Amino acid sequence: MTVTLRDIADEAGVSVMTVSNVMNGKSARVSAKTIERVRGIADRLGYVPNIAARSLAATRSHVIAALVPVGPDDDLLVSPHTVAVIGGIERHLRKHGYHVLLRGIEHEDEIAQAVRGWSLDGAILVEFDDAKIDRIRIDEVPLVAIDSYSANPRTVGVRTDDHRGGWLAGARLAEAGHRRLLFAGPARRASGVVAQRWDGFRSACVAAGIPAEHLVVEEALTTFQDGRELGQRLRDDHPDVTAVFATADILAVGLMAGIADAGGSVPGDLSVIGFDDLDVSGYTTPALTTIAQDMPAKVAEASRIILDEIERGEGPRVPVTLGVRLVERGSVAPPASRR
Amino acid sequence: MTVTLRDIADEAGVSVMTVSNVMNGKSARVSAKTIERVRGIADRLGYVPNIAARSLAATRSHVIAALVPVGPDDDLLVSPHTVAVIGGIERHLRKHGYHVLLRGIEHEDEIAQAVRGWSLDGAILVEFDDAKIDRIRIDEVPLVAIDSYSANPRTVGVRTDDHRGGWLAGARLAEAGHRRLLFAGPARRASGVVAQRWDGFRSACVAAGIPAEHLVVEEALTTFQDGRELGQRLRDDHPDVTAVFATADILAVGLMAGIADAGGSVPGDLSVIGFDDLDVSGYTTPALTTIAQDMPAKVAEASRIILDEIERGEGPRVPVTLGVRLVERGSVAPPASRR
DNA sequence: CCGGGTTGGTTTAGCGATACACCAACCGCG
DNA sequence: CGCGGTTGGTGTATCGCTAAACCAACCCGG
Repeated sequence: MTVTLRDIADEAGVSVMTVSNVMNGKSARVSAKTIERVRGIADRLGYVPNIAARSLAATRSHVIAALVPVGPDDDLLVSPHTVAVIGGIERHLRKHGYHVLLRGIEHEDEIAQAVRGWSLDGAILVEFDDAKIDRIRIDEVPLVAIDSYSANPRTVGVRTDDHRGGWLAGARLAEAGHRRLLFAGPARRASGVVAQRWDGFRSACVAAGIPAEHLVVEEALTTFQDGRELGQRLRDDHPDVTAVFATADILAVGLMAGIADAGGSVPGDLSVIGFDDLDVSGYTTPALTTIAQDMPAKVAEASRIILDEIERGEGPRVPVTLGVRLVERGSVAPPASRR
Repeated sequence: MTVTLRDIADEAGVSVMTVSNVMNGKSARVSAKTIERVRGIADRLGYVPNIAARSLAATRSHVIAALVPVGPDDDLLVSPHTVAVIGGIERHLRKHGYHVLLRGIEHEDEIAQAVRGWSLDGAILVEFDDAKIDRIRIDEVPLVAIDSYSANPRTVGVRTDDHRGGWLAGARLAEAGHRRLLFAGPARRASGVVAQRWDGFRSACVAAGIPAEHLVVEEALTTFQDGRELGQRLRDDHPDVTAVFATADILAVGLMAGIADAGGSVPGDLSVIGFDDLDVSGYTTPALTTIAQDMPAKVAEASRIILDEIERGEGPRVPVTLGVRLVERGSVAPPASRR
């Protein structure tokens, strides 16, 4: 049933190697006439190369893994942001003739297992904590880490300019006149991304003359629901705060809902600024003012880097940082006087 | 560098086959003592089986593809719903020792290519149009089609009870007193899912005594933005309509934003009911009343079916339909008198 | 003490492709 | 005419693993 190189070779009266050469475009070794004949037969028979056989025999597998951290139990790739990344990567790599293995990683050891078990040509690590990236000891293939600030020389980081993003958020809120600010996000220590956003945010606030002790932090927040709960208890827990920088739009969206639950209004009582510029962020009430990442560029860069390294050997392994911009919508306003 | 069965065999002083048997749990052929010794050596050496070699030699590859339709140019897996499906499937299959190949499909021929090129053990087709499913001619592996109503006997459909979902939506709006309704969604003819929702909706309306000519349809709508644009022109285009059933929450969310853009209010001027119950649907203003699908069950069923067919041979190939329920939130109210 | 069934392995033969080395013509040319 | 260099191939040895068949002990009942 399945058509192999040998079938084509027999029919064309040439050797298997010649067919292989034709199929791989090594035209130097084969005459134009032969190429044409072999191609024709292959098409007619409906030849499809066997990926497993090719990986086994060749030095390259044409398989690149997209690795995503997951919890041991039920987690998957929930965040809309993660998703867009995976989708974009799949498309880029497919266009270049590579296949994408999608794999949730519970423990870092599984990364090495995947690399070796599949003879991967490379792997893209999506949104792993820096600490995990730090621990990686894999030299045999290129590794691109999206949203990583790890200094591990075995990986190349591709990320947005989170520091500047944080700065823009802080500056925007300060400029609107806010003096008591809340920074809400995942744990800063685990994630370089969040640490950068915090640092940029803090710097902007300080530069605007806001004393450091006017900055409050709420950490370990990652979901819509976390944001909502924060919003509900915001007035009680932080009565002075007049503006919140949420380091992810899902958090910000949840937050706005929570504030509404508690009878507050945005931006009347509280200003909110997010980060990511998800699709949905333009559809809330009010629409969310946020820091936009250039997602398409991020996946394009990650794909380009890994393909370059695979096909042209060692690149310079220099991290890439992409621009951000403030998207002004309706969730930031000057502070009301609060009791 | 890479540890093979032969390395272990040499060190243990047994044949390669014995090691292979140990690794695959064929304990019938090997003594407990040998098993233990081989296991120990394998662990110590850090053995990782080579997937390509195994697929090539064995009759099974342990690879299952998640196939997603994409446009030729830039599309990827954007819909939050699609995403949740892929993520869930990855987890289920991984837990059972399978690997997931993620692949965008531009043309149906690529499905057969993927199946044969990878010697896939099976494939899950995510949200393909029924017409494409109809055209599939692949018998060698189990194919599960998520959200399909195709009668193609080569595939097993797993879907939500879209008809009942549509009915619930129609009944809810009718019960609230609406008489002029708009049905908004993707093209009904391409998608069995949408066709079912429409049919259920229409039946409920008719059963509630709403004349068929009071039902208006807007088709070919799929994105947040499509929804928004509809919302913006709703009053002008359909001045009589007091309630909308949007067949996807992203549409409904966009719609509410569009209505607000045009100065309308939900549910004061217009009631809106969605379908899917996305995360975000609880965070809009007002929160969206919608028909919830049981997504976890959907991916669990799809995974279970394909694994059953792979491991226990031909199952009965009977489609599975999962329940829906109405989630009452704040976007439906009785109609206001409109001029 | 012999025939037949376990138990615990081993041997042989690929799966379908590629890498690498080798080779037969032919060609131009001093 | 003999030699080196292209052009257009071919043969063979793997890659790492598994299916299937085979085999040597041992065990046990009659």
